[in-house]
Amino acid sequence: MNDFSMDVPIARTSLHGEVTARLRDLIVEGRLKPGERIAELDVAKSLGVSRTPVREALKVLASEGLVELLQLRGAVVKAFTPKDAQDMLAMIALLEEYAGRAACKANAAEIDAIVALHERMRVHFERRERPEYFALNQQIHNAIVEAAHNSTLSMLHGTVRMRMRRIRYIGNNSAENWTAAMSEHEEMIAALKLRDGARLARAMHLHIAKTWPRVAATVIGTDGAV
Amino acid sequence: MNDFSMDVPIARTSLHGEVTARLRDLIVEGRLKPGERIAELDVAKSLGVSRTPVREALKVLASEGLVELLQLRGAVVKAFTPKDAQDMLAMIALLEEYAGRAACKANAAEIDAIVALHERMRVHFERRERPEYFALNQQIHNAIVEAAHNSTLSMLHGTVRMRMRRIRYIGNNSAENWTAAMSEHEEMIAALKLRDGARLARAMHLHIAKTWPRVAATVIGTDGAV
DNA sequence: AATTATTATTATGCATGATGTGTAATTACC
DNA sequence: GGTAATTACACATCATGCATAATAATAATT
Repeated sequence: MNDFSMDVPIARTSLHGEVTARLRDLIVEGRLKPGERIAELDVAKSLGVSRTPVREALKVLASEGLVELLQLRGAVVKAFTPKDAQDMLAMIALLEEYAGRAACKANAAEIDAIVALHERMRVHFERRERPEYFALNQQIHNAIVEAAHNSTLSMLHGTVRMRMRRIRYIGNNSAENWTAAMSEHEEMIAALKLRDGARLARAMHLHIAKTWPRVAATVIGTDGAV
Repeated sequence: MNDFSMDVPIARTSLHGEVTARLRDLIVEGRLKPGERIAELDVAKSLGVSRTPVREALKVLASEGLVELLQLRGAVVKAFTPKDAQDMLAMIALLEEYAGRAACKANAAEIDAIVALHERMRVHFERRERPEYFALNQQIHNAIVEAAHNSTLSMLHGTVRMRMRRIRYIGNNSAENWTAAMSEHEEMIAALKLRDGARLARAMHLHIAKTWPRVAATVIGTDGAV
């Protein structure tokens, strides 16, 4: 049989899926601010589509916890309190801790791939290339979660991470503790190389735990909303 | 055509919310079987609404992981493999373990409420009243999670528990190990009363871990799908 | 007879129209 | 002039219509 795919899947685009992705990005990247109202007609006009796919997208985003649906009054970008952010971090720590322990049982190829990502990240760290560093950072955390081979874990982790992404970005962005974050990663990878699940779990937990002070110092507004 | 009505007419605020809840119940309670196709028009006619709110409901259920949306071919109830079920249980164990540890720091009133639920459950256990026992069982697990006061934890737990509910029901239903499950609960409550977080966490982990054999013995079909 | 081609039917996806509710704006009244 | 009431507007919600893709059913060809 022939291979027609040529590595590029056909872009099976559905409008509601596209609209969902666009809105999600706008929220996650902070261009739509917490508390801001999302009028479906505005979105529809701005994207050149009808209200139907926009409505569907907003329902999905609501069930993802990114927006809040008010009865007959549309949608607003969900605002998080500092406590919410802490709670989310606690969950990420819990999930990644588990993932770390499980990832140490993955096969060599997968672990090598994670180590390779780490090496690339270190290069960007040394060159002080923040966006590239950040992208690889995300990839490493995700790769460790994926190496646990538990689709439910991946899903839960993805959900929480989505909500935290803007906060995490700012946290990782603040240069003061960049070095600390990098050395925490070194410890993680060292543990992974040794397949020391307990040590990796501990390292990941610590790494996440240190995120909150990094975040808190920079982003908390006057009203406490993030 | 399938009958989605469940004998109760629809009458409440926000049609899409109601439709979502109805379909969710049908799936969770197993009246819509894994792999079964959900045609929007059938649902709409059966519920006496238009296709619009049904479409929105299906999008939400898809993002909750209860149905799968196929490109231009509608929605099907998601089928889980035994591995999926095990993975979900591992996550429930992880989350409840954390919840147990945290719940031991809750105030006396909350802990007393959980203990009270347990006492009521024991009565139903002794009378061999399975539905009442099961309902209280669910309430206890949820109450412990709520006592952790972490809304993200509650959300994650709710998501996984939703998907597992049918499986759990069968697992708890099988009478052989009912006694064992009950005594596991006794251990949990003993730990909670003593505010021994580590012991409660251990007990909850063990309790969930023992669920899988209970489930596996009863529900796995020939094709391995749950 | 079996497989492919073609047609017909069904259902999904999106747009638009109708309706009612929430909100703002204007006016009336104290 | 300030507050309450009424009106007007905007917007969310749901229904419906139309176009197109998928599936089936039927015909045609090897």
